Amino acid sequence: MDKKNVSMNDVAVAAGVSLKTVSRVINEPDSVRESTRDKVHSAMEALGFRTNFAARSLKLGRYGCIGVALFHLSGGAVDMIDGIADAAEERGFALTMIKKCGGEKMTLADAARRMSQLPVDGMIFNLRQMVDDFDSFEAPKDLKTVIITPMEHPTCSTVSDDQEGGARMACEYFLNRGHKNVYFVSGKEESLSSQCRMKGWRAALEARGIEPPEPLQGDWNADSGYAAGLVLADKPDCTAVLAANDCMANGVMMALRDKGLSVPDDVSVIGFDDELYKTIPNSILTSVKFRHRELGIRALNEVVAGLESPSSRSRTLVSGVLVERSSVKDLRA
Amino acid sequence: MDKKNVSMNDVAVAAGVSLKTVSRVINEPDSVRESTRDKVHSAMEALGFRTNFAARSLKLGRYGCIGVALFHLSGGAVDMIDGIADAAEERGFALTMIKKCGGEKMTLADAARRMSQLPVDGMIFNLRQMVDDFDSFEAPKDLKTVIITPMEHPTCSTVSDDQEGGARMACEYFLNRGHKNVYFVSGKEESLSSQCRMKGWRAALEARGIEPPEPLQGDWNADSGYAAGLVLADKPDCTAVLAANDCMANGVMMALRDKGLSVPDDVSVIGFDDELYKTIPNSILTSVKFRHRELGIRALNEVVAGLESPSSRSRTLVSGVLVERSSVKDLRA
DNA sequence: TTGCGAAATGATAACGTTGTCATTCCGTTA
DNA sequence: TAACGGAATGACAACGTTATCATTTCGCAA
Repeated sequence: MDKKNVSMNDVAVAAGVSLKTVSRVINEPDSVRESTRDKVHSAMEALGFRTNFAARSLKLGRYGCIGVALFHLSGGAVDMIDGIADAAEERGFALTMIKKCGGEKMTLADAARRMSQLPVDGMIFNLRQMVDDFDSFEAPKDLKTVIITPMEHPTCSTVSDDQEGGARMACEYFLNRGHKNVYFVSGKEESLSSQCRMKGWRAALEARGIEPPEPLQGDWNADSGYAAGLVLADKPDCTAVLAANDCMANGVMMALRDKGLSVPDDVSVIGFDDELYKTIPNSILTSVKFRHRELGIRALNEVVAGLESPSSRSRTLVSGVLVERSSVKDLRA
Repeated sequence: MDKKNVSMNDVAVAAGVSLKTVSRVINEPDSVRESTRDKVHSAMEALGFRTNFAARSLKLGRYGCIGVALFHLSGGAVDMIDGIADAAEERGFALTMIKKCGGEKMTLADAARRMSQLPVDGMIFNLRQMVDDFDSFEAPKDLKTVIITPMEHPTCSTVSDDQEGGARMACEYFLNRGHKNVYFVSGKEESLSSQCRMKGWRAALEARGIEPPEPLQGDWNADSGYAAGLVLADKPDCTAVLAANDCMANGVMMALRDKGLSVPDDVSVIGFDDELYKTIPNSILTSVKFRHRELGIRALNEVVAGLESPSSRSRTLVSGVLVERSSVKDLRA
């Protein structure tokens, strides 16, 4: 009985006006007389009319949607998505998401191809690991593309946390307080975050002419931090440890304690992400916090800003913040 | 110089074939001769043709997209989104996401209205708090709608973790091991998860004729658990504590220890979400884990299954799993 | 060669909007 | 009353696909 789709034409007929008038009621209501507007509104109501997205965007030549390719979903991703979604909402865009996941090797080109068949005016790639075609990738010329990644890209705009800067900041915090060296516990090897944090740590030490000690390999979880802590506890010159995340930092601290060492009196520790307080009461861990939400907002704004000039290119770094607690001892005191 | 959009017509002209043949090359390649196919493919390549989503879906009458309204983004959300995204990918759908967030009161009706103007064949509402129009809401008749919520809905399909069952399971685990009572530490008051977990705890006790003690109010974070733990440590009859999440459970355990009590020898503890092991080395906490990823998969499958019959209605509960560690003592031994 | 049937291709009409331009309406002024 | 002008409305084409149905092409048997 019900016609499947109610079109503007159906509404027009029901209201006794022309197709174009219905269109006007929707898009420029002020240009139509109030009495007419009411007729049309009641007709729409009665028929259950909803504007057809496909027809509208076909005519308009744009969708009002920004594509987001997730690739890999990790911890901070919720906040980032939250930021992207909020910023999109604010600017009147919806998000079109794909994941392009799976065991097979994934490439930017594949993601771009898939994306460009979907309703998107621009796109954001959330890239947290390396991909084969990173450097050779070229985005569609008419589709603004922003990549969330710590690496620089030859042609696309990129947005990233300043992971390297955050690590440097943490190291300098140690060094400025009289520590002569800083040990490092890394995250999973393939993670770009971990790599960047390590790079920043190295750079900060070398800038002061300090030879960086061999980093300890972790896997983000507390147990790997604990293992690293047991090793570090035996190194007499170890007064400062930078762990690539809070969970491992906590593992390190527990190991040190189990070995009879005190934090911060014997060894100082800094982590990343500032999330330990959620899990540990009265947490003392000083930590470098990245503003993932802000990151998402910036990425989305960058896309929207570039919609008109997709070939423009920029690089945005969102700085981290050092959240001070009491896990670092000032040796100069 | 470049024409903004390359259409199938342009390709057809370039390849010296008809429009329809180009269409066939894309949609039913076997029905066109190989030599023709090659001509068309080269023309597409040369011109940089990409099929126009709007035109395609206008003609087909469907989008190949499932809408996801996030409302509120919380912890387990990443895994759920991950599940939704993977299941969508597998079935050839993309996701259209909006957040419908913000300080203002949000309603299902608003979300549905916004959604139905977007490219969606069906939709998923991720509802973790109560909304005013929950019971009165009616989904568009032609758009399959699935709500992720622990509450039953009069007309829409719903999918949920079995939070109540999980809590009951944990309680019975205590009771079956000789505990005479179970104390409860809740999460934030407005959270439906917390409410359901509390309900399950109550039900399990009452089923055995035990009067549930006054629940302790927490806020999901460790500090609130710690505060609750200090209170519980003074109750001589408290041998078992169920905390609404792992972070608070950890807070409880730390407080008990600080008060000279041992877990599990003096007091047994169970948490929710099984995530403490990430942060605490050698974690002993037994915990009820919900399969958020599975939840997302089910929700998506439910939508897709109902695309043809949007008015069908079902209720899916995804059971939790009790991950046993050593934080519960068997009093019968 | 011719004729035939199947395979390959093409002409044309939709799908439901918005933009362009023409037309009608209505109140105001001469 | 007639003429005017701006506001309100309408007719029609276009956006880029896919579906229907007609037409052409081709290989093969007669």
